[in-house]
Amino acid sequence: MKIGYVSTNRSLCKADSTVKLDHLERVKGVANSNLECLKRTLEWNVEHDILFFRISSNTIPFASHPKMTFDWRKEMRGLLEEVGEVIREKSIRISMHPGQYTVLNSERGEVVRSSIEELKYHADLLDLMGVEGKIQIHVGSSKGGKEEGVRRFVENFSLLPENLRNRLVVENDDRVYTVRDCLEVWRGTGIPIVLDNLHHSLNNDGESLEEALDLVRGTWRGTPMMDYSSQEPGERRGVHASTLSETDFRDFLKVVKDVDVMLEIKDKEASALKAVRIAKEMNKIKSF
DNA sequence: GTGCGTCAAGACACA
DNA sequence: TGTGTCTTGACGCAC
Repeated sequence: MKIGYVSTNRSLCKADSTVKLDHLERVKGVANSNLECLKRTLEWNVEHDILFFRISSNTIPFASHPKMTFDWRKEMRGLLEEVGEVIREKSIRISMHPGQYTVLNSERGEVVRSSIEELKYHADLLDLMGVEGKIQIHVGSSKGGKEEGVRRFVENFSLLPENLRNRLVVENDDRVYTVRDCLEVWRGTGIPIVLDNLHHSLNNDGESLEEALDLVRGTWRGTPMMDYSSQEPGERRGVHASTLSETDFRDFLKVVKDVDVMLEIKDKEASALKAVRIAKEMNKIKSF
């Protein structure tokens, strides 16, 4: 089992800085600083037995934007290779997660086109690093019903270049598409399913978490990825916890096995350190 | 150094 | 048709 966290290490440096659109001239500097920080973060993570990481979509801000003129694929190549070397050498598992505006199955052609450009940026970034790594998105729109939404997803998936199709994975969401709906996507595309425990608790077809994990396991060739978070007490439903609840996480680890776990918790590396300690205590990962 | 108005983008519920 | 919410800050200007 590998444990990871999202985007940036708050105690180290910022790997997810961005700029505003009218300051695109700053992108090069920010991208450079993000990648330097990403490298430091990955090295820090390895020292702390954190071997799973979600790279920020902001790494190269506005990379897929039509106004972008900076040739990041060329200019950042050297640094991307350096980061990739760390990832390969230390066998770090990598994911990325484009935001809510990436809607592959939108009814609107221009939204689909810009979504594909955004996905290509993610795939190219990982290609240039020379690493494996999955790009995780939600099914998206449910206009016309879920069946229709899945149909559009499968149809648009076939438009994607191969280097992207091989990296795409789909995640159950907290409002519309359940794990079983994602299985329909898998049947049409063959892409694996990332199970999110909090979304599953809010939106499911009656399966326990353990049953849901059994369902998605068959969509992966190797170890499945899972997203883990817990509900922030007293907050609106779906709000991620500010820090890891040790009790909740122990209960979670009692149920799951043979998965890699991405923590979606606001205090990031602080919770990851706690999670690694707990997982070691429960013999879910070996101590070094 | 701090406060706060604003930020690229989609989808959907609701008035 | 317009507005608010999701989510979640963080940029960056004004002071």
